Amino acid sequence: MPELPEVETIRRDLDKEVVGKRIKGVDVNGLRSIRRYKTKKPFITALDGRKITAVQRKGKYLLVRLDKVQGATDGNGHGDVLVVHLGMSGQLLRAKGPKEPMLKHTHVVLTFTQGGQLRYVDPRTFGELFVTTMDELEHQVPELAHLGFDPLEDVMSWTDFGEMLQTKQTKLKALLMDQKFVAGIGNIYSDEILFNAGLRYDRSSDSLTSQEVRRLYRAMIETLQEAVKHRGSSLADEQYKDLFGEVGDFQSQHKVYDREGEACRRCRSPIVRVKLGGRSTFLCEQCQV
DNA sequence: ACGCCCGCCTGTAAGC
DNA sequence: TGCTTACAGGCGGGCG
Repeated sequence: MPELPEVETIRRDLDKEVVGKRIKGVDVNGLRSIRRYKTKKPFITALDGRKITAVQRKGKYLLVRLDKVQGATDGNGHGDVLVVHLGMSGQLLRAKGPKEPMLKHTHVVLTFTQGGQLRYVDPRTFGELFVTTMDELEHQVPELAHLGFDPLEDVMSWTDFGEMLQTKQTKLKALLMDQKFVAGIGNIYSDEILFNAGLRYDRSSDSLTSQEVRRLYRAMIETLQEAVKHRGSSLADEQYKDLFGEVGDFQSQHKVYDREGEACRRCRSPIVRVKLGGRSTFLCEQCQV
């Protein structure tokens, strides 16, 4: 569900809301959301008593940094980062305290010393949480180590981007969604980026002119930046909510995603939906070549 | 190397 | 009013 703009919105909320707070209690319901562990205990002890010092984002991953434990060494289970991936339906929600009604599918609850809570809610349970060290993160957690560049964090020239495109012979949409190539883009934003670049989803990555490379690079940055300004996209089911339970606003700006049959905002011809790999792709056949 | 399919889950909406 | 099917922001693995 959440892609880079949604995860970045939550990151900024967490930055304001939980950084500086100390965890005084950890409740876990079941092992599904912490499936790297055989029991709850190591996960709970890795978090209990720790203070949150910063929240970073790598692609769609949230990295909740924890303060050092006095005298601890790596390997004692005292990791220094809580990694959160929201999967399709994961939400991080702030609660003022334990009295607030617990939503169905609440899997993890962190209670802070000041009394507030951070709750992890995830109906489809594709998301996960685990604690590790920053060192393991870089070298031993493969899905994070192999992440591609972050389009909003990592500076790159569009000519470098063009050279990366040239080394692949993949359809543009598949490549934009490949986390090992570029981190954070999923089904919604790949469609929006490709419309804004005026390119079809099935163009081969090595077929672009230099002008098209530049358009694609600009569209990628600008679309994601704009989506962050609008606090992400919430579709009809409103599964994406920010830390305060508020929906995003960017869906009203979508040019193609979830607009099948509606008029293209640029040329007025109907937006088309095609299936690929079981996933929906939306495009304007006139504006995208 | 690439593209397509499946499975992992639950919830909702559409179709009959 | 059911019941069944399709589909949903992700991702990894397997197969051709």
